[in-house]
Amino acid sequence: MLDPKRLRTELDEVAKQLARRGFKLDVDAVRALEGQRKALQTHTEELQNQRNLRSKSIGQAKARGEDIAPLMAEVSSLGDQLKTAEQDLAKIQTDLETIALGLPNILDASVPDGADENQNVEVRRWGEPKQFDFEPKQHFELGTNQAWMDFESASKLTGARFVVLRAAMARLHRALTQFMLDTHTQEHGYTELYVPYMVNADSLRGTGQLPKFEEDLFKLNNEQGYYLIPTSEVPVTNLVRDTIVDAASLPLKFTSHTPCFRSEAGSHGKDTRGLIRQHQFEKVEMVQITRPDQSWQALEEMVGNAEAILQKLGLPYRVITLCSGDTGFSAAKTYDLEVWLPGQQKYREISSCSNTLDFQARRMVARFRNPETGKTELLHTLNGSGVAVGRALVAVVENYQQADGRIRIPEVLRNYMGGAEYLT
RNA sequence: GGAGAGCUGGCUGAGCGGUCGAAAGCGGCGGUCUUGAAAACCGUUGAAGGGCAACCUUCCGGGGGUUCGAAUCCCUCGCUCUCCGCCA
Repeated sequence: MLDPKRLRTELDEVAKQLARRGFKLDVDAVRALEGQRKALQTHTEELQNQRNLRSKSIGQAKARGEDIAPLMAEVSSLGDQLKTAEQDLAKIQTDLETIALGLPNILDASVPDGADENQNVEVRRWGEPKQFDFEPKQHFELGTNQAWMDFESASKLTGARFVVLRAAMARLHRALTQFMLDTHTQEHGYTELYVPYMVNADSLRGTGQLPKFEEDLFKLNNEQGYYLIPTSEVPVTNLVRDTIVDAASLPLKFTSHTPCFRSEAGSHGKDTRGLIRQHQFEKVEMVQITRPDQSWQALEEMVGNAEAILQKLGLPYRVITLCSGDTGFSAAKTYDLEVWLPGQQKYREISSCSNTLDFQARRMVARFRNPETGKTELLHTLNGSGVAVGRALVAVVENYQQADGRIRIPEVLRNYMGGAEYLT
């Protein structure tokens, strides 16, 4: 959520900033609503003041043993007026809040302008795409060996966009997860968390998935209306919702491995084959909760933490800055890591690291007490994939394939694979 | 699933339907003392919104109700704890 004060005082500037995303803010409508809100609020507060004063004087008169009947008569009509005013005010405030919750974050000045992913800007590359002396296959072709990746069975069990992994492939998937968690906890200073895979609507509102993106989520049909998490960013970041974090404990650095569930509404026909786009996938997530003056530094660090995973795995990748039109709702700036997939001859997204500044913190009311001022201030929150496990599996399989169809195991994973050199 | 108790400021914890935004303690901040620190003592210290300001409004788990007036009474939902039952 944007600072409501800023929305009032710098409405035109905010609208101009949001236009960078292609978001059109109806300035006149907001201004009109805001005018009504102000008038109604003043009016309501005046009535409340009257009620409070009179009720108080009734109390005092009664204490003195005086007759309170005339005072009671005087105050009788106030109640209805007040009720009407309060209801009108609540309505306006709800309308304004609905608008505010639908506004995306303001982009950082360093974010390049652009309409879509084609205008994203490459920052750097690491590693050279490996040259094969044969035609490299796509992962789902390689996965047919021993039914390692079994899409047919999954579609029988559930439907499209699911997979069953078998034997060495299932273990490689687990090995990748372990490797990532161990690296982040042992080398990057993150604390590992195990969290719920279902969350309530408040949590999703806190991180920005609700109210606007409900169609992307799986909602459970239970009494509470829980949702399956689309990313562990939601439960992990919401740990600080409605809390005042001890300044000395900052930055908080959490990593968590969870499944992620996405409806993929609106991506029909995209990546229909293989593991790239599934309704259920595993991800190792990094979340940092920082002081406001530390968040940009933390973003760079987090990208580095994700890069370290790919480097250790020997997977060529590039880092890109998402352009204004491609940056997600909550983010002020996002770096994506794109890993080289020889089977597709393309770089494909494998990690996304974002600084949301105080955008999520304001929704969550996540604060710390600034030791310098003694005042509570909003925190900054960041999240990044470190990295998507399913896509990492794809990348390893494609990059480590041999002419004879065997898959070599990257050195760093062998300890997790019983010392084997090849998938068998 | 059954029975009961509770949910109050950064934390712990008092609080008769009427100067209660809320005692007290802890913590924080400022000061005295000290070479410095600790201890002790004194003072100060909730959040949000509106207003140039004086000041006003709202907030005692969420929502609703009763009342001139609700932290306090009623309803409802959520959560925590205790006991019983069931169970991975």
